[in-house]
Amino acid sequence: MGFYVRFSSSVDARQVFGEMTKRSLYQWNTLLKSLSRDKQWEDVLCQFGQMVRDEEKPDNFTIPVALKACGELREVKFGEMIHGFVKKDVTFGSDLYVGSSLIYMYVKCGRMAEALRTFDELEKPDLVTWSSMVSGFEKNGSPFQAVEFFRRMAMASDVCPDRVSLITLVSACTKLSNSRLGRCVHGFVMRRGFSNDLSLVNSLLNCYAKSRAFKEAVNLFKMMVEKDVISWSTVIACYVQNGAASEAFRVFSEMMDNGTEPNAATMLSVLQACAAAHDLEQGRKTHELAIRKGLETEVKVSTALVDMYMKCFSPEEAYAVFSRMPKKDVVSWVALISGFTFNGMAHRSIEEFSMMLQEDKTRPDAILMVKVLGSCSELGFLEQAECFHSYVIKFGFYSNPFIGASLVELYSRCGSLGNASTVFNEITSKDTVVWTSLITGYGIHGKGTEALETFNRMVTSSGVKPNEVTFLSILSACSHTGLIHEGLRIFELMVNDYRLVPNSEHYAVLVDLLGRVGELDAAIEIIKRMPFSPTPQILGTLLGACRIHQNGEMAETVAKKLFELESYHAGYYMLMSNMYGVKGEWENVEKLRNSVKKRGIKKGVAESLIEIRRKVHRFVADDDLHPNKEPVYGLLKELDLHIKDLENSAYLESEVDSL
DNA sequence: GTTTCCTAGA
Repeated sequence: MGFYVRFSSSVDARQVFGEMTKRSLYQWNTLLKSLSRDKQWEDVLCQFGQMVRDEEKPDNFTIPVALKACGELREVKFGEMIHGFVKKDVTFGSDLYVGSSLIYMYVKCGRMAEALRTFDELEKPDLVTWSSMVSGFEKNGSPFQAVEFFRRMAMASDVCPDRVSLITLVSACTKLSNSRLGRCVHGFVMRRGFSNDLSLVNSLLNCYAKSRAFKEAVNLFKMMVEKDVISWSTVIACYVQNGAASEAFRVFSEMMDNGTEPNAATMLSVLQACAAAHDLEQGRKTHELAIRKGLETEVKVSTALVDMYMKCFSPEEAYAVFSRMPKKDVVSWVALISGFTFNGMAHRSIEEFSMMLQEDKTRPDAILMVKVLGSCSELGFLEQAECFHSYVIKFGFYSNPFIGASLVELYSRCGSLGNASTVFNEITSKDTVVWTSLITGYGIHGKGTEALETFNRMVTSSGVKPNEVTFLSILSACSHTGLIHEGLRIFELMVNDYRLVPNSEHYAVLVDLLGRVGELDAAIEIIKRMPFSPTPQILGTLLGACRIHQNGEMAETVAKKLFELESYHAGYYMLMSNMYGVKGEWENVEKLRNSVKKRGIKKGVAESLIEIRRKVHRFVADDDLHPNKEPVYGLLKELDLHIKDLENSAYLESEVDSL
């Protein structure tokens, strides 16, 4: 029977085939090809199964299609069966299409050992099979081996790198965050005349963008004659990651003017820019655009929307988007749960997590667990912490170093340093983060000696190097315990021995350290010698020190500078106001208070949480909640003037249900 | 008639 139909879609194909009684091998292959083109992977495997049951023997056109489906569905068992079938028939042995499809299937299923064995069994690998291996290493978290494999391939005399293998190589350079290597490949690309290949240039652009070669990325983008939506999106993401949200917006509008249609990835980057800038208005506009372009319902876009609204301090809008989502994945839940905690609503995070387990049946992954442990840590709810701890063990997350560090932090925040150090001791491979968590734990509980002891153990006998965060923790532990000399010694150690560059936070702690013991002049000397101008945080710390040591003159100078820099932080106004209050300068207090009111500055809500009989009770301290209350400064004469105490002067209790 | 590649939540 002469039979030939060009199918417009797989639906037509199945209709036609449904009516036929006996199919030829060619017809089977046409059907499978058509289904695979429409990414109907389940159907591909179903029909493949049917084909085998009909005793039609798959050939070297059928096998790659079926293997591709196995890879996409991560059906390694099915894939292995096909591999067994292939092995039995010698005619497949030398077929490179079959070979590369087998490698692809193992790669997709994360089985690099099997992929490598399959590759080694090939008589004469070609460019595609070599590239599949390079790609496999790159995709499965071994970018170094990917580069190594590429090198082996380039040395084999019979294959010559093409555009696809170069794109894969550049991806590996990106994962290694190695722009120098990227630059070498870039040179090779130019010499080989590939410089007009858009995908290849895009991958180079992305490599520069992701490996801290900001200038190179921007230059390359400017030089590009042809740009597509990927080029634009990559460069927008690059600006966002380098903290230049406004530039990102600028490039985005340029892209729109240019007539390039944004896609889901573009929206992700723009929404990230809105989130980074906490720009709710821009975020809402972008949301509207996403709806107009029909991109709102894509899981990643709606997840980015949830994240954006959360970071723009609008948890209600975030939740509205979340509840409308037709499909949710773990990442969406991460955005929701971490978002609530970000907005000071950690109890909602825990509620949503339990909701997820009960109703959504989404399996948590390690990242989500880190977030949940973080939420619990905000609540300081020990009972709940112990529950999550057993959950972590039960679901096999215990070996993850991020989880280990989070548990250590969680127990210390709950005040259970014993449990924290037990967890710490049980972690087999302790990395910098894990060590730092324990040091931080001791630090926040004022156990400076233990923090120091742990720090010393880390630097002398662990083989793990402290990083900037570790130093920040140990410095602040010293500061809180008044270990001045030790703190200064550690600061020197950081700069001289470890060659780490202190940032503004390190300097703030150093200023705090000196300020606490009244070494105000030394603190000012440090500030003067810093390689950058003082941040509001540093000045705020100095102002706090001035208040403790009642140095009004210096306080006024500092405060003036501070208010120029950051006029929206109520805390500093309170500090200054308290200083005036102490000296009875009520006129100045009044003046300051009025300027606060005029600028619409609101003091943040202070909260305390305590655990009583397995329930967490929430205390919100906020005098703004009582409009008829007398002005706070009226009370100052009688009250002790600690700002902390002031913030805790009015309580409003609300109960947080334990889970 | 088939196989490998460029943007994306710690």
